[in-house]
Amino acid sequence: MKFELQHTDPKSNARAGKLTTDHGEILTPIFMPVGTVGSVKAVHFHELQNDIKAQIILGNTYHLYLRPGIEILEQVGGLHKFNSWTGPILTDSGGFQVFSLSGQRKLKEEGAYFRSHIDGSKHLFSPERVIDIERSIGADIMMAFDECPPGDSDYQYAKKSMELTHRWLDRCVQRFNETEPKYGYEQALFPIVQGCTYRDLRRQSAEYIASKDCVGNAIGGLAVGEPAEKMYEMIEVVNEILPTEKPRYLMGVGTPQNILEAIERGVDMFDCVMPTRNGRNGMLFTWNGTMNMKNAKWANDFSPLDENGTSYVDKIYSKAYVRHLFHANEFLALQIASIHNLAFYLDLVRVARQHIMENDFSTWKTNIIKQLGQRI
RNA sequence: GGGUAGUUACCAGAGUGGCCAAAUGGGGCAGACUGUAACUCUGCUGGCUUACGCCUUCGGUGGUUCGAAUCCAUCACUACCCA
Repeated sequence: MKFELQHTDPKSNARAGKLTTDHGEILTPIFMPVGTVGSVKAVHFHELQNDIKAQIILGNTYHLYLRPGIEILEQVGGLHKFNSWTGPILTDSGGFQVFSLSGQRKLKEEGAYFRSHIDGSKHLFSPERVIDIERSIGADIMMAFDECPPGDSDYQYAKKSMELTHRWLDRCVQRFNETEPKYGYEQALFPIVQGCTYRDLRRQSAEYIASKDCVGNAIGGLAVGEPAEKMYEMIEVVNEILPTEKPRYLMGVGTPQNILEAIERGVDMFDCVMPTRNGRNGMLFTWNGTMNMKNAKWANDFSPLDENGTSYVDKIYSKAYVRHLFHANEFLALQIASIHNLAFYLDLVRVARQHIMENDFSTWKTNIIKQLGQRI
């Protein structure tokens, strides 16, 4: 796997690049749709490839391990074979589940003891185990196992947590180096910067992560309750240290505005459930702001869903019809909203890349970000 | 014509003397959602009010009572059964 930095904006840290994997190229900055259990919810791969033009999708180690289970994935020859997605796949390690399922897990030095949210059964996620599972899933990019502490964690806890993440990283790297890909194509390991909202911890973590000399690096533990300004500040601190010649992945972020701000600060890769989850809950993202499709005001608005949208659903369906589908609780509503939102997110980073190449990213961003924050 | 059951908020439907502006669903109106335990969750849904509170409601009218959605009388309407 290799990353080629193609262009850097002269007035900011925004960059355009190309990440090459055995399953295809990824032009950065990029947004990666989330497919937790091996499926981008409510979206067919046909649409994901042809209409949304996704270049890489996510899977989740914790969820895939519980169901369908590693045995099935190994039998079939990995997640690509199982779900038929032919492009690159990145797997999150389950570190986020350490955070989101905090009521059902216990952290120890050896790893995280989980209770399955499906049947309550007990499982240990150690760094070694997670790497093994990610090998079995066959992700092109495997994330290191980390702890994602809440955004309001105090300094003591943040420090302890970061140090645990670092020790876990050592074990992930060791296991990664001792094992081989199972399906004949290359897999990369990305370590994750932690440190909460504390500048010195973030610096320390970024230095530690950079010292591992992995193919790419990730920034975790952001957009978990802290103010957006803090998040931007932490990105700046971290990106001063993470090597410029390697891709930087900001995990779990975020709103269109968040993404543009992060691109400006030198981030290359993003993922977030927002376009799919919020879409299923009736929220549509557009260049002019967000729309709640359940609102009464769309009842007799027969204009196209999004005049500026790039996906076919934007042109053939009206706002009134999509509102109707949401009210009627039709599956099609979830599909249309998910396709639209993902297409918008991909369009957002595509246009951002274009402006980076044209050297006017910051000017463009400043203008566009106000529009994006509106509510239609 | 006779009998029986019923009439409660937008709908369905509890409530059968004070704890009732009235349970619970549904519908409606809004909000939330950031490495997905999420087609989920939260709030509001008689009027005025930020709130306290006040006012007007339980088919109509009249009564009993300190007090009525709840008891009585009567009228209207609905459903089913018998002729």
